[in-house]
Amino acid sequence: MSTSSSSRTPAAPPAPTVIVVDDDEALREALSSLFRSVGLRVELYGSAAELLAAKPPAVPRCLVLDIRLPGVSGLDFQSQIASSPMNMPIIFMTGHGDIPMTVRAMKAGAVDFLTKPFRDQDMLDAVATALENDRRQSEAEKASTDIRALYQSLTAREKEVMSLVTSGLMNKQVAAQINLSEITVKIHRGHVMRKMNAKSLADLVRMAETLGLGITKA
Amino acid sequence: MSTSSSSRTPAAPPAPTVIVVDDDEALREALSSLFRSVGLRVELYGSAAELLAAKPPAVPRCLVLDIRLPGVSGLDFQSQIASSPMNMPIIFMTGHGDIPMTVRAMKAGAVDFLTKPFRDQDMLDAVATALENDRRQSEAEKASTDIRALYQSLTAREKEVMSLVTSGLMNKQVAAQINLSEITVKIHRGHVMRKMNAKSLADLVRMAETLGLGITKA
DNA sequence: CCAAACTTCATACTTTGGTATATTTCGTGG
DNA sequence: CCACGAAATATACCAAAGTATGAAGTTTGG
Repeated sequence: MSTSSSSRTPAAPPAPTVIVVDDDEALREALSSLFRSVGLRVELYGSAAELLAAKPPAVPRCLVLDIRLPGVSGLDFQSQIASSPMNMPIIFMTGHGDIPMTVRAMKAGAVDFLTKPFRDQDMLDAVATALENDRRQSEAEKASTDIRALYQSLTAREKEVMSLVTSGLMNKQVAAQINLSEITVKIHRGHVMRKMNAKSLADLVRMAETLGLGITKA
Repeated sequence: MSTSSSSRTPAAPPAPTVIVVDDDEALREALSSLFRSVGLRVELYGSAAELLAAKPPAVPRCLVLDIRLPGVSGLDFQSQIASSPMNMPIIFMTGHGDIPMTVRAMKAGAVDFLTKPFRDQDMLDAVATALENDRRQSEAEKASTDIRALYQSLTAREKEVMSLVTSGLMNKQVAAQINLSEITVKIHRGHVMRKMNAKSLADLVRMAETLGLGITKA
């Protein structure tokens, strides 16, 4: 067993994980050995279905899979996973792939596309890049999600005022725009600042940017 | 004031251009015909050197080239062009390419990688995507460049004040931070607003974002 | 060396921004 | 029915931002 002596600390070490999906057990074991040799956690699956049944590991993580899988095609699996909470960077391996396949995979965001046999170092480099991408992506996503949650706690009026205020209008201009008195705008504005947990207008403007506010023209 | 009104058209027609580089004249002509048939401008070159000697056309434009070129490799040419003012989206064609080559090209940002023979529609789709990318990219770049120019017109003090103000500090806090009186900060701040042509603080904050201010390490 | 630009600060004043305290209206859900 | 939150508004007041005028020391390029 030899599980680590980690306790339930709030700031747990990230533990980067590589998920390998391949129907060739020998290759799975070889990759597992390779990844573990550089200190990475590894999960092995023989098919896409097995992976989907499991629960996704914590970030950072990435997927290493063969284009040719039992059941689903690797490319179909890629688009399938991209629009799921399992979404993570993918590195493809192939024994007999072709160029159109490669192009499609790369266009869909694959980190790399390695032809067997590949050099260990190439795989490790690809995995390092993938894990770093996943870390960044997940970080940005979390920040965005948090802000979006705060934003949803605003009332319709407050959202409206936030949009106009962060677009650079003065309180009196906002008031004129939506036919309110200036004092009412001030109150809504105050509520927005508190609810959004913004410490300054600059803060609020940045949040509005993240939310994509102001670009709501139709 | 001798010229009439027709000569001063601020919104000139974009005229999308496709630049084809291939040593096979027959293919060049075929592509030229294809692109012109859908209303695109076309420039033809037999080698990378010829293209580099010419002056880049106005946006939107894109490059269609064979991986195997006389002289330079298509991939080398790609990285060469990426770090030049000629930078534009690239679509590769290949008669006998391999997967590692494809991966390298796509990683370096190629829009597509077509194997000969390809369908006309595939090429046209790729070109349409490339032109749209170029338009967006060039638009974003121009906005960024303009703001950067304004920013460079600021004095050292003004840049400093802008950074602190857009990070959300009040004038008095900025003053304390850099050991000035509040009134002096107000003056610098006013100069910043005028020089940056910002109509509001929200405006200035967005410019600071574009400039990457606030992430000033070391 | 001198003019021009940069930097600093003060005083005085106006405009915005922000908060607090009330009051009124309206609609929803217990 | 009533409590409660949302919305709107007013009055009053204080804090912060912005502008104008004046002035003096420092840098810098021609």
